[in-house]
Order: sequence, then structure tokens, then C-alpha cells
Amino acid sequence: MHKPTIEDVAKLAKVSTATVSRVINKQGGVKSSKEQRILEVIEELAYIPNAVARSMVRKITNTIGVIIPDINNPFFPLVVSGIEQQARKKGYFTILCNTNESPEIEEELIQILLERSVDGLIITTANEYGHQLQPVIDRRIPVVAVDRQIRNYEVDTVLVGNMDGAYQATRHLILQGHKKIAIIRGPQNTTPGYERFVGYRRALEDYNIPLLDEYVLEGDFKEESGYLDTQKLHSLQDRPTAIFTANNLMTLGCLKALTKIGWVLGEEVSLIGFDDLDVAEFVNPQLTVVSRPMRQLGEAAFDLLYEKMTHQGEWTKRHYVLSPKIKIRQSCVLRPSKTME
Amino acid sequence: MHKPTIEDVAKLAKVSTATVSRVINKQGGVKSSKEQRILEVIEELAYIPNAVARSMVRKITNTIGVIIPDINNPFFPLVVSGIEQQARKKGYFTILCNTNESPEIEEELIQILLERSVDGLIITTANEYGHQLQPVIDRRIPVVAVDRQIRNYEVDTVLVGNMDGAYQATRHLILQGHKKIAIIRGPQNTTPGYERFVGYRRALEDYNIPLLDEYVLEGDFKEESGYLDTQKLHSLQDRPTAIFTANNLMTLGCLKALTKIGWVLGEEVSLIGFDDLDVAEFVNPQLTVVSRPMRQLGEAAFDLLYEKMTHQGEWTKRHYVLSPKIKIRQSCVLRPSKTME
DNA sequence: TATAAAAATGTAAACGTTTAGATCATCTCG
DNA sequence: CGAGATGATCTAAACGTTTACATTTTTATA
Repeated sequence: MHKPTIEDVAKLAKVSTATVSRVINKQGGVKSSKEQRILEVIEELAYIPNAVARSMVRKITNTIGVIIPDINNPFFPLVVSGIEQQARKKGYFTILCNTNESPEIEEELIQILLERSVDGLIITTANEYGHQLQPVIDRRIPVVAVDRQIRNYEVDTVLVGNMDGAYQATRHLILQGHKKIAIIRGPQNTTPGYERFVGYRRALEDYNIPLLDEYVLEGDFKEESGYLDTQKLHSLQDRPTAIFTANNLMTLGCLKALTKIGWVLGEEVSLIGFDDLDVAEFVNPQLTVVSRPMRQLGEAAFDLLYEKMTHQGEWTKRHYVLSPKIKIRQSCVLRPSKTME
Repeated sequence: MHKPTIEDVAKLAKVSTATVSRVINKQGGVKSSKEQRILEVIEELAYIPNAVARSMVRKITNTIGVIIPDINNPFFPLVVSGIEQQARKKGYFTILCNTNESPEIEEELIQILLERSVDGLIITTANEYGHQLQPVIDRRIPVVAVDRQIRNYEVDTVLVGNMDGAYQATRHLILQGHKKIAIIRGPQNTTPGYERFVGYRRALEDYNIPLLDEYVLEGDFKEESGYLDTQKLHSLQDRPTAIFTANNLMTLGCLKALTKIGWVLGEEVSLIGFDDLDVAEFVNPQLTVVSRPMRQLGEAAFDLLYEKMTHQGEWTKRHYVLSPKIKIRQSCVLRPSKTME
């Protein structure tokens, strides 16, 4: 009933635990007749080495923590998938944690991950100031930030060009002839929220289009807020002819609102979204979006982390910026009819 | 530079490690003046207890393993979300693993999870025969199967009424007047694949509609296969007037194929899908689906597991079957025009 | 065949906690 | 005031590995 230990194996094979350990870890230097015998005994007892005990002495766990803010946003499972795959290749396991955008939960989770002695941490933080990372930094545990930067600490970061993408999106609308371009932006205390807004603003500036306050609405990156903000835009006296939604979920909310209130996409209003979504190809006209390489984002994050975990080397802050691509479909075409006046 | 241990705390607070341990674990029986002092020292040294060492002696890790076959299927993040939330409430952590539908990877992962001494396992297996679970069973580690059953072992299972849902879906089509009803079913060696097909078959039987081989196509639950099978159905001499797709991804593929080949949804062909998806509300007409309570599925799974992990009690195999709900939208209305002859 | 060198194996400490049982301190009550 | 009882604290073993170092065995060489 008690799990067999390395000692049980050793006894039965008539060798010392050290020798058994050596064959388990494939370190060589064991006579092959003995090795055979040991392998047989392991099989016979269905012995499985205890990683907890191993971690105890080696002081590494081969486990990384991954903290994301919203598992229901399809963006994150994709980056997690990239992380996980890359991690497993190198023999690492992933503990996945979801903060639900709560800085308090995030702090708690970090604490617990530290208790578990994770070898590294990949995080999309719910609080970019980053004080919650202090204990992680103190313990010299490698961290990589994904999608959202950490302000007050030097941590490696991998993200896509938010400004770039937003700029492209906005410019695309402008080049289609739009002048009244609204944005449903994200929270301004987050990197993506802020940078995407900046991209929008710059594009307007560059093309000499005034930025109107009433065209700048702020959501929380969740569906509901996209929905509500769209309604607000529709109730404006001077409605915009185009909307730029700053993330996938808000785009979804926006789309739902459009059909709900009968604001005709592609006729009365153009729309471009940040991040692709399944739905994009199914609305009519199909939705133009800025799309990001999520899986790659995850892979890059782990690669960076891995380097830090192995070469405990340089502690320079590195930034990895992947490029977004605009996927032009049909939702931004300006129909001459009523959109321009 | 070296992480502070309980001993460092003990020394500095001038007490024994036992006392420190007691305050860390809030076991009481420590004079409050001493407790204060110890707490201060912990703060001062930024001491964090080492869960690895604790697990070593307590022989529990407060960690569960979750194995899913496809992280890119939006179904799973939702159930994982349910599991995770429930788990955290009880102080458990979740190691998430993705097999990519590979039984080999699954076996490997199980081995590693055992090495890590997880306290329990929740699994949607890629191989329902379940031999890969032998070592888990041997070690008396609680297991709960989600969404797919385990054939050869007595493990608790939580799923939704696959047959029920498929029956409802098919009947819905029949009651709309359809007689030529095709199914794009899943792999028949999986519970959902098989049961959903049975539901389809029973409904046909009950309403005296012959089951035609050419209307029964088999996919692999991934998007591509739904796409291809739809094309096959379209190329049939005697096309079906309705299609039942047995999971979300295949529904998506089917929809893409429909628009691609110009097979008009709701006019020439009706469609009902198993599992809801974002897209459903955005196609025209909106898609009728059988919807499952995924989050609840995850919650139920953890609750079951938790019971097993704590009361090491009864080892009867329990089945938890949640009910699917059909969400009627407009994609199944039979237009008199050409669909009936 | 003796001896040095190399290879194989063994011994035992260490990893950082928890916890049973021992010990010490304090309190209660006659 | 002293004997128990109760409460607080301590000591040390245990958890299952890895690994530095010591020891033994084998091999190579003269």
C-alpha cells in the first residue's frame, strides 16, 4: 500500500540507492548487468521517482508559473498553448493561474507560486506598476511579461506592436476616406490600452484629423463594455462613420450592439478591430482586423524565460516586439451613400 | 542571497522551528507575544515557506493535474476555468496539460504528473480504453473523467447528456419537416462521438426515417474535417436538407464551407450544431445549437474530485450527467421553396 | 603478478519542513 | 504551598531523493 521508494528498489536489486539514482537519471557509469537488473526491479515494483524529493535536494522544480488575467478571452489560451508546448519540449511543466484581472488575486497567486518554488514566471499582469513582483525579483526568479509591461522593474517583455497595429488600423480607416473615427479603447493604465490609443491618436495627427473627445470611449476589454460604448456612439448627435475597437472582446460586443440597434455595418458605419476573432469571417461584410501572432507570443515568452533560467547570466531588460498584421476584409469600405456628407 | 528558511526565522526570533511552523500554519497554542515577534521576523526576512519541503513530509501537494486534449477548442478553456476556480477556493493548484489528442503524450504526461505527486487528476482522455490510467489507479489517486468516459476502469465521470442533446437536435430538425438529415459525427471510439451519433440514430428511428450511409460522415472534431465533410455532402447527388454537426469546431468548418461553396444556410440547407459558439449569433440566419454548461462541468468535476481526495471513502463509480439545452435560433427553419420536393 | 589508474559502487549528509513525544512553565485549587 | 493539570515550547526523527566523497572492484601496464 505504501508507494515504493528508491530504497525499496535498491534493496530488491541488491545495490545502493546511489546506484539506482544513477540509472534513473541516466548518468552512466553503471555496469550494464546491474543496470538491467535495476530496470527490471523498477518495472516490477512499478516504481515512480518522487519529483518532490528530487526538487528538494536539487532546488529546482522544472515548473514554471503562468499568470493570465482572463482565461475566457480566447487570446490567452492561444498564448498559453504556445508557452506550454515550448515548455514541454524543454521538460518544464506549467502551472496555470487566472487572476480574473484582480491585482489582489494576482498578488496571492504570486505568493503561492513562490512557495511552490517555480523556476520561472510568465505573467500578463493585472497591475502594471508591478510592486506585486517585488518578492519574485528579490529571489532572483526569472520573469517574463507578456502583452503587458511592468513599469517599475526590469523584466523581459514580449509583446506585439500595439501602437503600430493601432496606427495601421486607424490609417486604414483614414485612407478609406473616413474622418469621423471613434475609438473604443481599453483601460489607460494598461500597456495595450494606452499604446493602442496612442497609435490611434498619432494616425489622426499625421493626417490632420482632429481628435474629438466624444469619439473616445473607454471600455474594460470585456464584451459588455464594447456593447455599451457602441450604443453610446450611436446615440451621438454627430455619429462617427467608423469605429476602432481596441480588443477582440470589445469588438464582439460592438458587433452585437450594431445588429441590435440596427446600425448597419459597412453601410452606415465601418469597423476595424484589434485582434482577430472567429466571428470576423462570418459577419457581413467580413470584418477587417489587426491580427497578432498569439502562439508565437507564447513561444517567444518561454524561450526568453528559458534563457534566463539556464544561463543565470545577464540581467539586461530585453524587449521582444512581434509585428501585428492587418487582415483586410470588407468592413471598412466607405459606401458613398450616406456615410460622407 | 540564500533563501531564508524556517531555521533562520527561528534563530532570529529565538524560538524553535517547531514554534515557527505552528504560527505559519496557524495552529494556535503559541503565546501571542512570541507569535508577534515571529511574524515580525518573517516580514523582516521576507521569508516564504517552502511548499516542496512541506509536501515532502505531509505527502500531499495540494496540486491537481488537468489533462485536456485540445486547448484550442474553446470548449476546454471554459471547463478548465470552472475547475480552476473551484480548485482555488479549496486551496488547490492546477497543472494544466494538453495532449493534442495524442495517447502517447497523454501517457507521458500521466507519468510526469505522478512523479509530481498530484493529489488528484481530472482528465478528458485521448484514449478511452484507459490503460494509461493503470498507474494512477494503482496508486489510489482519485481521478475524474470529464466529457469522455473511461471504459475499463471505475472512475467517476461527469458529462452532459450527449445522446439526449443529439436526440433533441435531430428531433428538432425532423419536427421542422426535414427528412434528409445528414450528420457529421465525431470519432466513434470516443464517448461524445459515439453517443451523439446514437442520439441521432434513435431520433431517426423514432420518427421512422431511414438512416442513410451516405448521410453519415465522420470527422475528427476539428475544424478542417467539418469543412471537408460539408463539401462531400454538397457533392452528393441527393443532397441532405439538413446537417447536424457533432461539435463546435466541425460546425465552424461546416459554416465556412457553406459560404465558400454557396450552399445557402437556412434556404437550401438547415444546420444545427452541438455546442454553442460565438459565431452562432452572427451568421444569417442565426445558428440553432445544442449548448452545454461547460463551466459547470468543470466545477462539478472538481467537486467530485475533491470529495474523493478528502474522504478517501467509497470507491463506487459515480456518474454526473448535466443536461444540455437546445438554443433555438433560426438556422433550422425549413423554407418551402426548394428544400422539400 | 604487482601496481597504478580507472571504473563502479557505496556511505552518509543534506535539502526545509512537520510533528510526535519530551520537557518546561504556568495555572488551579485544595 | 504543593500536586496536578494544562499550556507552551523544544528536540529530533522522518519524508525520498541527490551527490560529494570514500571505498571497492576491475582493468591496464609494466
